[in-house]
Amino acid sequence: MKLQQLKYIWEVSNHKLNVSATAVALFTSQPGISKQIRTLEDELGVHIFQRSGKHLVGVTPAGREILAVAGRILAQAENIRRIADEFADPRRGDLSLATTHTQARYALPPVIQSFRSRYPKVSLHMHQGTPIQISEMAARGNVDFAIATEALELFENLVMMPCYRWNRSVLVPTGHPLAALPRLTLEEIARYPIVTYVFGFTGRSQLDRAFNALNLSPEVVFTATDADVIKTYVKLGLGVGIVASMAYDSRLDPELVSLPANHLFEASTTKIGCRRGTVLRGFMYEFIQLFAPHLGRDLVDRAMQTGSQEDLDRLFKDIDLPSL
Amino acid sequence: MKLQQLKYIWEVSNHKLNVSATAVALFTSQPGISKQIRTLEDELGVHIFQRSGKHLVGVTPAGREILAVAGRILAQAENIRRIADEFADPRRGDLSLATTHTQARYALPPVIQSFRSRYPKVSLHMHQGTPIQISEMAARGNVDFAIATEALELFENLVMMPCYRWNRSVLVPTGHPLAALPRLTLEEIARYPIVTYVFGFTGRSQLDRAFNALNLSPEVVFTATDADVIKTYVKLGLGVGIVASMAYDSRLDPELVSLPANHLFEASTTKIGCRRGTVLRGFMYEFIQLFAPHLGRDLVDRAMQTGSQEDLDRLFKDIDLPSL
DNA sequence: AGTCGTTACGATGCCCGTAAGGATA
DNA sequence: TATCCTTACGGGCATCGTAACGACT
Repeated sequence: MKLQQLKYIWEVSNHKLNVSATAVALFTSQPGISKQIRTLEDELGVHIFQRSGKHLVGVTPAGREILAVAGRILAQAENIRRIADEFADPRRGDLSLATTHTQARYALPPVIQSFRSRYPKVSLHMHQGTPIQISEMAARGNVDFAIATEALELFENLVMMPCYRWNRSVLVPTGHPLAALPRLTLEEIARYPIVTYVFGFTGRSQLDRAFNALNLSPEVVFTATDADVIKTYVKLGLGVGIVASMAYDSRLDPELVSLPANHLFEASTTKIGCRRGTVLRGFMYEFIQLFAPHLGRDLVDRAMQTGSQEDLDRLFKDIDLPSL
Repeated sequence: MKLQQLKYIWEVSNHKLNVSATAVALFTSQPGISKQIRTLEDELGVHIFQRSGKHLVGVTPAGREILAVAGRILAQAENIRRIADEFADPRRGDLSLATTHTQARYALPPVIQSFRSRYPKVSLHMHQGTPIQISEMAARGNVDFAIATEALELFENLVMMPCYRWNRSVLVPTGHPLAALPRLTLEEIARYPIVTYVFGFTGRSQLDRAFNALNLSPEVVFTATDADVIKTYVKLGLGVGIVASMAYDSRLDPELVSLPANHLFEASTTKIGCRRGTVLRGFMYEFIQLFAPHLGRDLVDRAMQTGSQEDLDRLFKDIDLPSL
């Protein structure tokens, strides 16, 4: 048994059982992977993959258990590299994170800036995607951190820590009737066409829930994955925008009026998540704390050592979060 | 990084940093190990071992952390082999256990016998040693199980599960004055020379505690690690024997009288322990349950998943144990 | 017909074991 | 002086990549 063989079966299982595609991703030849997998299966005396003729079509029961352990082994091999890197030079390394447009555009810039000034020799790699993709990348270990508001709870081996709470603002062109109201209500908003996030993004589900609770079904005429696009179409008069409050900047959007809507929607919580069982570099702890000051190193360590979602909830129950 | 390199650093650190001795133990050459360790250190960019000239004299801080992770990786590699073996043939395999003479001679024979009849194709390997040695072997993964009454709690990564409670009997030659007493007391016993276990064996500490509580200091004239030897010298008239009750058999020891001493000493608990994080074969679960019927598979699984001694204590708090 | 995994084969490179060298206790 | 790790070197073996083959969709 060799680490490379474990890596091969792990990667193949994460590439939809397509050995050729895996070979491309790993910059090696397809027969090489095929051979190693077969050698491993011979050594262990069990098949890991189900074959239909010459195609891999599934994972055997034994393979499922073996792959689970192999994943842990590979993660810990990565941990060894990190430990070594940390001792070799604590100020140098890589930090990769996956996040949504909202975070990347509005919440992260100051964090990144001060992180870079403190760790100029750490390379930063930011990936964008849907909350599902983001969580998946973190759960698989493709990135160190996932930062998002939704979908992080879907992966069991993701330790997610609450960072800050935020709410929404209603954006309208200057002179819009809604801006003249003494007090904004959901009923009033629902009378206008809505422009907001695509489902699954940036707390969209909580938004829908608020309207549904009052039996309102506003006409959502346009959805996008990011606030910049949404604002553009609000400016065009397509409808009333509902976006995360941090996406509005009076200097950048002079032709829009922001109406706070904290009283209309339940607040959302943005979380940072990383894979359970990973060793974090020193600068990773600092990055977390720059983003969420209440997440100090010892609290993060305790969170990483929890075994389940329930333990996590218990740990963070009494922590009060900053609000943006 | 290769599994073999991790194995080498792990084994060297477990052989008092003596590469030559490690090479002998692993049936390979000493320069081979040296080379691989150096290659790994080069790849990681940190030293794992401290060198004084050409001698390994210690482990670096980085090495300590790396070795801890390496140990976990190797244990999980072993888990993969076990999973494969289990699927290949659940009825074939190896079961190794380390235990004391007392267990091997008196508690285990019926268990082994019925286990063998159920799993004739499983090879059994029994090691004997002091409780400390036993625990160490299990903690290092040299054996699957440790069975003993003492010292199992000293190793943090050992999951120990209580199996049964037992107490002591006083053995005297027929016609001894103690046998004539209506009720045995510690004071009476203390008037005679004592023959019992060496310290650290088979609940010896609890025995001493009982005498000390009454400010008695009996003269212990002979100690041995096993009851067979103790009984032999009691028969020679060296003194009064105090042994675990299960060590007396009226058919085998007709020239001795057994006086129950349950009311004089606190009961001891024999435990079975295995390394935290190991996958157990199906027949291993059955072995445990043959030895301790209350330890069913799901209870054992829950015990294996505990993270600390306290969790374990909580888990077994309400279980009532059989008494021998 | 195209995609995909297996087999065959030659070359590179790695690992192992023996032998010699140098440092330490 | 004896033990122990490192370096050097040669043989053997595994791995890798190219190319051809066979199977499934």
